[in-house]
Amino acid sequence: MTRAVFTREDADTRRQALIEATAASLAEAGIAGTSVRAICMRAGVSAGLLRHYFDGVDALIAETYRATTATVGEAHAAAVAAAGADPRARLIAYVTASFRPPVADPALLATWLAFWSLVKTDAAIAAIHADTYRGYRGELEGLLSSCGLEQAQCRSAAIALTALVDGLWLELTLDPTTFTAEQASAMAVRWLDSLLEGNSLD
Amino acid sequence: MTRAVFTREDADTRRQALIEATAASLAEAGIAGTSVRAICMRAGVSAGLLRHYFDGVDALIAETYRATTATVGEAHAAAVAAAGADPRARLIAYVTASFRPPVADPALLATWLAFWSLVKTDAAIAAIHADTYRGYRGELEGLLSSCGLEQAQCRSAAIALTALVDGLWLELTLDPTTFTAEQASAMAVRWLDSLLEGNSLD
DNA sequence: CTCCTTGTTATACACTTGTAAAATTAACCC
DNA sequence: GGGTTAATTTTACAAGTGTATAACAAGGAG
Repeated sequence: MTRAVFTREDADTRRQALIEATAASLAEAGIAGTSVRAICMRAGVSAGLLRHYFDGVDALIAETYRATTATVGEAHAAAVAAAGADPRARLIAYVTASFRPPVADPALLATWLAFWSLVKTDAAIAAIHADTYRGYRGELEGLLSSCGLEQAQCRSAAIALTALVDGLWLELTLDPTTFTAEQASAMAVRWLDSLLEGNSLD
Repeated sequence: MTRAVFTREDADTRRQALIEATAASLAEAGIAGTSVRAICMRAGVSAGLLRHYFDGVDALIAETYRATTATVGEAHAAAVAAAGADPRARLIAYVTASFRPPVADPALLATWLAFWSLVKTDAAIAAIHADTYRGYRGELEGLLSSCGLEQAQCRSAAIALTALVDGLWLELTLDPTTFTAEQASAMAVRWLDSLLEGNSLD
């Protein structure tokens, strides 16, 4: 009975490997198929190591949620930054990025659904969710405000736009046969234009 | 060791009791907490009975999905029917019903999320989902057409409206502190009005 | 080269999982 | 009443669950 050989890794490396394995497992097998052993096997690590880096499997899942939302936020931010200075172009870039990889990814959908399903039962997940969506809406409010939308309407518009994009993203990634990413972008942009109509930049 | 007393029930009664118990369990404990024993205890029945009426726990969950989507469809249909003959009122009734019980119910959210998370891995669930959403969009297309919207735009508008309503419903039931049901209705109605603008009934 | 720290594995444990098969008994027919 | 049927419960089982703990060994310090 020979023991498995192993290498000692940096703490951050191991933590990130476990987080990535958790996301991959949630994406591929759902929350039901994501166990301590499944995660650790995917990370190439024995099951016992999980508790050495996290308080438990629930804590690891919460941490994975935090990391995933951060990745999505960065993808959006990068798209906006690449769009240049024109406010409308920046807003459109933000929306369009939601329907392209890495955001519109079936793996991300599965991961996201797993998190949503924990919001009511897991207080830590609920807190992360509230924070994350507050951040998303805040960013959109800023973009809308830059487009000349009245300040009083920005909050409500950000909520509605978030909802529209979320709904399109959801159906697009759940069942890509109904409509395409391009159609989704076009619908969101049309909504945006009718919203900004009559609210010029000065 | 005395056996539990029991009464023989009609097959439909037992099936519906198990379906309702499944929905309740999904709502309260999530997919992870919904086991054969949890479902059957909730239905007041021993665990072995599940297999007597369903092919297994997965089949029962699929059946619960079918029943749940039917309930939501009926709630929408009832709201539309109660709205009278005016096309715009009917459309608004459809949308508003999405943000009120029994549609905007945290229990329903949990059930729905559990089903969505099975769409990619379970072919039966995927088929039910595709059918259901085709039906929802078809109904909306009819309502939009009655409002005088050009036929060519109806399909795209139905997709976008479904997405907006889904997104608002999702966030409203996930975290009711961000905005109210009335605000959600108002946002959807505003979108509708700007869409129908210039498309009178002639 | 040896010691020591600690990252890592292996094992054990009590519990839950879904399902199969047998044992029971309620309800209906005669 | 007795007999029959099948709905229901009970038990059993192999596999999987999360986690605690002990055993090990990798890699640096001296």
